[in-house]
Amino acid sequence: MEKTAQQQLIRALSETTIELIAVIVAVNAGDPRVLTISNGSALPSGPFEMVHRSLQAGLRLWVKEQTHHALGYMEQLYTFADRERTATTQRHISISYLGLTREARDADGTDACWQSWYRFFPWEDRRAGVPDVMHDITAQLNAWADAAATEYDRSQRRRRVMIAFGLNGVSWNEELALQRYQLLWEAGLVAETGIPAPLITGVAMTHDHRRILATGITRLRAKIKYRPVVFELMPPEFTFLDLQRAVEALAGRLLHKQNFRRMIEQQELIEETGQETRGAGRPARLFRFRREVVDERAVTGSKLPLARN
Amino acid sequence: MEKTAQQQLIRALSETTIELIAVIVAVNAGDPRVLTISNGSALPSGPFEMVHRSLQAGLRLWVKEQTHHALGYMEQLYTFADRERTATTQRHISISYLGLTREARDADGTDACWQSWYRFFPWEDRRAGVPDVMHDITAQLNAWADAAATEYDRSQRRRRVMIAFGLNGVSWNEELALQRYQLLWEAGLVAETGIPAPLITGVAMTHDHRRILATGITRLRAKIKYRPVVFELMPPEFTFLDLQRAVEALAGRLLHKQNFRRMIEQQELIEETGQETRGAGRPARLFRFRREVVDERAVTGSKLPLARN
DNA sequence: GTAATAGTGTCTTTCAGACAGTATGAC
DNA sequence: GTCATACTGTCTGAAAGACACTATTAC
Repeated sequence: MEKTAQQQLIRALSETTIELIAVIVAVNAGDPRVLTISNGSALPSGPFEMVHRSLQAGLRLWVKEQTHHALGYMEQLYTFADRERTATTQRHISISYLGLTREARDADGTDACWQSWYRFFPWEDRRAGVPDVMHDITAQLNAWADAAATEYDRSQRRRRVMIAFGLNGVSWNEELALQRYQLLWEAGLVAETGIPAPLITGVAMTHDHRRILATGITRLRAKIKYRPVVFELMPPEFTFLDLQRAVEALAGRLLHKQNFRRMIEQQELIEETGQETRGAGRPARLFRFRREVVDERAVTGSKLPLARN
Repeated sequence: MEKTAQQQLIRALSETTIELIAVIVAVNAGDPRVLTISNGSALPSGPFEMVHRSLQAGLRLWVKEQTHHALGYMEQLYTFADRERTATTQRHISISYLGLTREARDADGTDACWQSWYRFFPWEDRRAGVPDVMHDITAQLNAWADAAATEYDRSQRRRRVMIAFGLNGVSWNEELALQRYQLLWEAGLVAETGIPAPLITGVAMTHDHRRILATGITRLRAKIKYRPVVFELMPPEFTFLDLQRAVEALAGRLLHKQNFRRMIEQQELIEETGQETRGAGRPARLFRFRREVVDERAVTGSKLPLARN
């Protein structure tokens, strides 16, 4: 009798659990990489517990335990609460964070490993031109749009597809990564662990981890444009081209060399070390990040037309 | 015996509670306003419960119950977890949202009311020039900076104050509202309910509600620059000047009239209704928001220098 | 020399910022 | 007419975008 009451109590009180999830990004050899566990099928994560001093501290502990990897820069991504995420009436709240580091060798004694993020989102890499997957994707998305019930819905779907994937003269916008994933999900075109799909579009992950990764990609692609966060991913010394390759890796697009240089130079964020690289071709000068300059004077984006006052 | 075990269980399992907090903004008569309860000392909030379909849905219910006010646009702001927020070992997780609406008359039968947000942050309104509070604030902040232990700390503090408050030739950046509040908090210059401070800088709120409001202000001030969210705050028909006044209210700064017009026009987000206002002076044309144009083709901010491919 | 990669000079177009002007109503 | 507010035309200078060219190494 008392036993059942206790069990009911447990159920009533433990229905909501809080989980911390990490999207840890590095750039290595021109590839943006994400730290995964379980053979590349999940992001590092774990419950938020009373021992944790804060959300960030808790996450750092979990990542360290699961991947033997210490973290630098972190920022909060998003908080998800989805009843549908589990089959029972249990509810999960997931608080996700985006972390930036430099890639260390895969940690021993764990199942952690770095994966190119384009493994999960092959359509997001346009550095070598429009990837082949896009043929299948557009065909299937068009079919999905045409299958809507009303004419209004059909045109709405076509419109969304057009904008998200840059079709019919709309230009590609790398920041729409999350929207693209969302669209493919709605159209039933992405398989996740336990959920099949007719078209194989990228490698699956557990639960909504791939969605969270897409959220991280979108955030990072937006952020590199107005805050000097790329440097968190660079070694202490690097050439101009190294830096460009890193940004290109994240954005999934090629950049204009001279204009990229000019952009970086006028921000005065880097300084020469005096050293040079050596190898095939002309040696390149090495630079280092001037971390001391990063006061919070954001390179505030498109501005309002202020009056002189 | 069983009783104690049960109590322990309750305590063990209920240590973490989840709270939803809303920053609801409207603009009225040139003032940005925030929806408050308890005589302007708190933001609408309530626990996240199993009946709630989602975080957003739960928040909408709480706001409706506490303020009799239905909401339109909403987005997630931030998730806070702070052990220090309560005196016990209990832990609160607060998930905050930013909502935009038009102001309705204060709801009857509740203690809800709209407050100008500059009531809580008087230093954030620069439309009529630099407000008087700034004299006291800079004096006190300088004193705080000088009181640091080491010369390094002193210079760091001075630097932060300079940038956040736009002193010594640094220009004012309205998006740093949260940083400014944070700085004043660190310096012990903002009083909150139960926490006194030597300098009265704006009206206090319970817990960290004022901090959450500052987060909302910062988010909104950044967002109006690259997404057409102002229109959520406008009546169905409005003049160009109405629109400008609304943006000015949010930004806390005056804008350049002609350039503002040009900016809005080239975005093609509004259309004439054919109607005009009447009153003193030349009648102004009325416009309406073309909601159908708001596909997610963000006016993406400062761009990367893309290659032609 | 050639191949390969690093780095510079400068032209053009676009657009933000600022100027000063004209238009249309109430009285 | 005056006063008050709404609206327009256009100059200027600073960047964004694009062009082609020169420099320094390994072999």
